Amino acid sequence: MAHDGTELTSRLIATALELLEAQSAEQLSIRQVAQRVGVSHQAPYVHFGDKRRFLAAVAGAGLEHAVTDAARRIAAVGLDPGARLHALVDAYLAFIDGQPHVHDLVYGPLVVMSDHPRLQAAAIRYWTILRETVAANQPSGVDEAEVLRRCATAWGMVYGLARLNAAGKIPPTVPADRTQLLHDAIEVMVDGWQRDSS
Amino acid sequence: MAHDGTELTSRLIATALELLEAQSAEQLSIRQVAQRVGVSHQAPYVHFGDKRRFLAAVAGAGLEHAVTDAARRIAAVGLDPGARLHALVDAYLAFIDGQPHVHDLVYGPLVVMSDHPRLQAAAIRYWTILRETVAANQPSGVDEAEVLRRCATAWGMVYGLARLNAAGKIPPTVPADRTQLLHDAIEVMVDGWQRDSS
DNA sequence: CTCCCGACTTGACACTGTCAACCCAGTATT
DNA sequence: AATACTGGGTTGACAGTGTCAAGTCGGGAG
Repeated sequence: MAHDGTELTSRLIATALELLEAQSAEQLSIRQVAQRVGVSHQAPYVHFGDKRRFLAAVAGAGLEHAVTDAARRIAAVGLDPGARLHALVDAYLAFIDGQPHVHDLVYGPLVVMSDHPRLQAAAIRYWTILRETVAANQPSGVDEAEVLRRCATAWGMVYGLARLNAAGKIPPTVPADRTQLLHDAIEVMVDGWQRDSS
Repeated sequence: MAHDGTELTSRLIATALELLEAQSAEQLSIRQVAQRVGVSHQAPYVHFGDKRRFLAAVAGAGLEHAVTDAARRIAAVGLDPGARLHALVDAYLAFIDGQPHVHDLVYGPLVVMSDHPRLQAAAIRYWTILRETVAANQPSGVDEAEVLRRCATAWGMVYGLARLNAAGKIPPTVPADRTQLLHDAIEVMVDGWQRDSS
């Protein structure tokens, strides 16, 4: 067979991400992606050794795309800190309901952050962007520790609300567009930040 | 065999909940709980027909326990609306890290809220408690729709932060106890509610 | 007494993750 | 130049999974 320039590992990962557009992470099987790539069912094990590590690598690649998209959106929106924060929220929402299965994989129990260096690196990169964006929305006199706490709170809120919504676990009695809901909540949170610098 | 007073269905559910104390929801298998109960591997199918529906029933039973515990905690704390809200948060935190696998099952992708009437009923009961508790913390002049929106926001924040924390996905650089973090965030949110009644 | 029906069992099928052994093209070593 | 080794890949097997199909059996209805 001629050398085709694509390493098997990246082809496996890319194929898995493709499949995750139509299937959930739980029903994705190693054998399926191996067959899709046209290789034996044991080939992935040579490179990843384990299903968990394979999924972690896939999650890493998926999160890389998401973080790149987020950075692009933030850069595109200009320099206003509030607008950048809202752009970050939009990016997260686009991630969670553009590729829900990838998001499930990254933040689900199947995978731990330290399972793969690529995943860990992407997570750190995402967190860095979040920290910078949140920090730019703080009044003067807020120390680093408080900024980190506010990052966690804001992220938790966005993550939680978006996920509950995507999973259909918010009762339909709750009115209004959920995207709007989240942006409003972020707005309130930013107002709170401006007022209180403890 | 003598009639022992416990229907098979409830024994299966109870056994599944037992197993979920030590295993994650993904690795729980129908055959395993059937064997544990001492019955053939097909017996559960007679009553539940499907793995998804069985898991939904288990999730329903688990959520029932959680909602009962939450109601008990709220009642135990007295009548102060703020204290009741914090008690509800504590109950949710106790649920999520006392029985993380059950929580994963209830709010994970394996199960949809409408999969089983028992699950649906428990979810509605939980939501009702949340709505009442949040409503008691509103200033006058807040309409029902806004209360529901605030419920969703608060619940999303608690859910998201607790889940990210339990899954080990919050960077260890973030300081302070996470329980404290959440109660502080709730406090800020309640303050915002008092100030703004739009 | 017979028929039926619902709870339960037995047996099979395709599919999964994973272990073990094998194969084979290069490359380094002697 | 011949040999050994190694890394990427294959084939085959095994236990365990969800689920379908057929059978068993006890007790109530006609």
